[in-house]
Amino acid sequence: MGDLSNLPFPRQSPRTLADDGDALKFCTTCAFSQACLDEGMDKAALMDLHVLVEHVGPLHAGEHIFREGDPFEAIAAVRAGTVKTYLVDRDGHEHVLGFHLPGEVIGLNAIDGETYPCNAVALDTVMLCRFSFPKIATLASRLPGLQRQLFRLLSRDIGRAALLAGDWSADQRMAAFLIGMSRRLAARGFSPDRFQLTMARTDIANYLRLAPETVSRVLKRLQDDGLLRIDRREVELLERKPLEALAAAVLRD
Amino acid sequence: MGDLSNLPFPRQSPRTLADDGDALKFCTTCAFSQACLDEGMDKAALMDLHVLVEHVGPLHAGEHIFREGDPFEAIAAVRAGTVKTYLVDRDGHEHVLGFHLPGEVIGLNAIDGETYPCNAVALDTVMLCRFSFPKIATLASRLPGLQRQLFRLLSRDIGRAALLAGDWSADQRMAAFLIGMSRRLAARGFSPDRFQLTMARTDIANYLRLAPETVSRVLKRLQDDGLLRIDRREVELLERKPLEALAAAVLRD
DNA sequence: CGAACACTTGACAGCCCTCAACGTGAGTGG
DNA sequence: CCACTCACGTTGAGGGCTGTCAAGTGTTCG
Repeated sequence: MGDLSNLPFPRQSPRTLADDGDALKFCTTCAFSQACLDEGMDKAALMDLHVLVEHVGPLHAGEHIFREGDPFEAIAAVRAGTVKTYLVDRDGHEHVLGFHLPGEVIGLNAIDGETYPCNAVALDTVMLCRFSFPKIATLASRLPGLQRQLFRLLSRDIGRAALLAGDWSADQRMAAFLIGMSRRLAARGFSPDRFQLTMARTDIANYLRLAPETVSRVLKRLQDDGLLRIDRREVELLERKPLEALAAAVLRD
Repeated sequence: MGDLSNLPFPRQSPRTLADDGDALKFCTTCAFSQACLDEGMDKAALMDLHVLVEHVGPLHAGEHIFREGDPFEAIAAVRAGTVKTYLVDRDGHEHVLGFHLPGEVIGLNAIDGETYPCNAVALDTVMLCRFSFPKIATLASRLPGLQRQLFRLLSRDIGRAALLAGDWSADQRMAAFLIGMSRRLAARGFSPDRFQLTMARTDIANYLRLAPETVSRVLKRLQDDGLLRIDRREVELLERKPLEALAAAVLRD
């Protein structure tokens, strides 16, 4: 199985794509440019960010973006595909920290430390925008909008990590996972009611702190109750209301 | 019961202490100055930070520093005492996000948003150093060391929130809590083996996602096994090794 | 076509929560 | 100084949710 552990985030590699040369169309799905535009960042500022980014990919399912202990040099925005971040404890059990969709940023939890504190792996075909952290931090000193955006991204992840930390039931956690995915996909222009899961049941289980068998049982129960339809990894949400109600306590809305 | 919900973080109040006028002795227990010195921040830079800080307190046990929904304006470093941050869900159950000791910073999870996403309350007599966030962010643009420190503090909290999110046993969680407190207190010059808990059993339970009865039972079992001695809120760690072993899986060391 | 893997389904047990009652210490007012 | 009150903490009994173990089914890929 090929991985990039010897070349995590290669500075230059055959996979680093050429710049597309259009600052205005620059990574419209990227977490940075969208927010920077919102912040009123001007065209020149976007150009500064533009010359900083390195497009990496495509990476294929199973390839690692970085591994725990790799020296930290860069954060990255997912441009396409899904990235799973996870830890393996001494007993060999995997703990999934999160699934990262296009527009979301990985590596933020590595800023405090010399090395990445977790692994990141592609679940399907992944494209990334890589930002050298020292460089983007320096740029952030000149661009208040960029600095503010970085602060917000970091702050958001603190809250996100706390959400699933509560002691919710298996049904609540599963509903929160599905509704959360649905909303994030919808925000990126995909159908909120019908989508493909890119991760295995075991990954969902390790993310929700459940046994894989429990994931199967909960999904079957939700299907038998007519709330959703699931076939392999294809999900259709049939009754949003009760699912939202289950998820509401977890997602706090 | 007096609280500051109408005046969360008062800009000027009778409780705001006068500046002590000594930049070199400025808040030696504070998370900022220590790290800033480490970063090689010079005396002039420290002075800039110095004029920005507002000393707030003392606050007494039960008084709130901010409440969920209060407009976000400032972060704060704990200078003395213990602060509990928590949420209350729709069923009235309290979820404790963390206990914050001197030198630790609260309010970082509010940066992404217009309001504080949680409550913060003093567990004993608390002194704070308050920093207007817009002002410290502006200053961070001029002081790379300060910007770096803010990034690190935010990043650290992401990792911290993920630690207790795992599906650990009650014993492991309790050991991790006690060892964690011990280490943090030791880093501040207190005894690592004998200390006072400033929070109620219920608070510990809501932090560890356990029932208060379970907290009692686990503590009693650990005491019966001779690993520690606990009398009311005074703890003495008798056998560190097995406690560290229990906590190791959670704390990842 | 066969093997490996992902997923499902069932039986059972264990951990921890819930409910209830009791004990204890601090603060208060007489 | 004492009785009272109340919040906090402890202890016990019982049950439910979910993990563990096991076996079976389906799918993908070499």
